[in-house]
Amino acid sequence: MQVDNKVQPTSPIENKLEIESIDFFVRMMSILGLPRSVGEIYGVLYFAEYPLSMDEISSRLKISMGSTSQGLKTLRSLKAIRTSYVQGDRKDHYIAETEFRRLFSNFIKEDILPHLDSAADRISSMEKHVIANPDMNQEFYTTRIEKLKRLTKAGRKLLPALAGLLKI
Amino acid sequence: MQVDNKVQPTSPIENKLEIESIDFFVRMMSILGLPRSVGEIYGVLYFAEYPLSMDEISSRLKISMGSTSQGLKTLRSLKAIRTSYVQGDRKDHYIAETEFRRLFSNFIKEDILPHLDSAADRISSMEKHVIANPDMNQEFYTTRIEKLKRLTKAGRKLLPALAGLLKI
DNA sequence: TGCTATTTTCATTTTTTTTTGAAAAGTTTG
DNA sequence: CAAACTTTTCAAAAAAAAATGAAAATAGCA
Repeated sequence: MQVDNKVQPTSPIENKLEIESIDFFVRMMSILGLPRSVGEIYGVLYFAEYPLSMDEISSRLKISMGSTSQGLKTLRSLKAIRTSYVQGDRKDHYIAETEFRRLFSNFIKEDILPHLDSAADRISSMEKHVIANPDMNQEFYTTRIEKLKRLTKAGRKLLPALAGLLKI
Repeated sequence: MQVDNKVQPTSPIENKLEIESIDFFVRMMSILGLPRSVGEIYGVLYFAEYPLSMDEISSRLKISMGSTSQGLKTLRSLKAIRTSYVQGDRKDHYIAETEFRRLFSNFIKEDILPHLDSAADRISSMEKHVIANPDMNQEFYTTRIEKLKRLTKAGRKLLPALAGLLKI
């Protein structure tokens, strides 16, 4: 047996708020380089008073189930949302995680640190080239490489610490 | 009269280093959401032992003058490069600015803070909606809006401070 | 287990971003 | 100041990223 499945109607005022929320998070997520749909979904969930299912989200936003599924996957991997069991409905339902500290911390771990790791590899390869070739202007090149090392080292330390500084 | 205008030939080793530098900065800049060509140009300049002209850059990278001009413009606006006068050549010549601290500080000022400003506007508009409508679940909505305020406030404080923490 | 509801995947389409290239604008110097 | 050189601009093309939609996979229930 199926429970009432219609999209919950929101009042015009709540709807206006929702639109602003979506706009807000679309911008925020775009700073982080995340696609529009991810911001839209989080925006809807952030001001939802009860957990929403995938098709509620997709029909409120008028985006496809495919996009919605992808977007939810991204948000899940960032731990920006979580699922919540809703009695009598077999669909999954989602709630926004509103602790931004954790959200950022996960973003840094997932989307930034891996880049810094591959950067480190690149740098040691540069080093080998320079050391292996005494003809090169050693001072110039080693100084520049040193700077890159310090940059990535600082990034690796600073960025994870950043989330901790967010008193939110 | 024109001085020798040929592209300075780089040794195969220097070339290998240049390729790695380009790769490195293309990745770095892409974290910051900057286009490929911007990373490439900075990558070439970072390990250049003397100032390079626009067409040296464009021919080393095999990208169009248009792209090169655009990329240099972006890098200039971030103060990631500066021009340097070269005797007997009327072209502009560019040098990489290697103080990453300043580079970041400019990036934050230019590309991040403006977003936070528009975010602040959006938030006050949300607030007005909620206050003007006593029917809404005031506690729920004001709590969520409060969080957004704290988030943007923290961002505005923390991000500019971040560059200062970079001991590079 | 088999049936149905729900979610995910992924080839294709659409949209957005970036690059190109040529014309326009701007500079320098003889 | 005009001719040659250099840089910028911007419409069009190309490339990259994101969304769609339908088929496949998965999960829940009788």
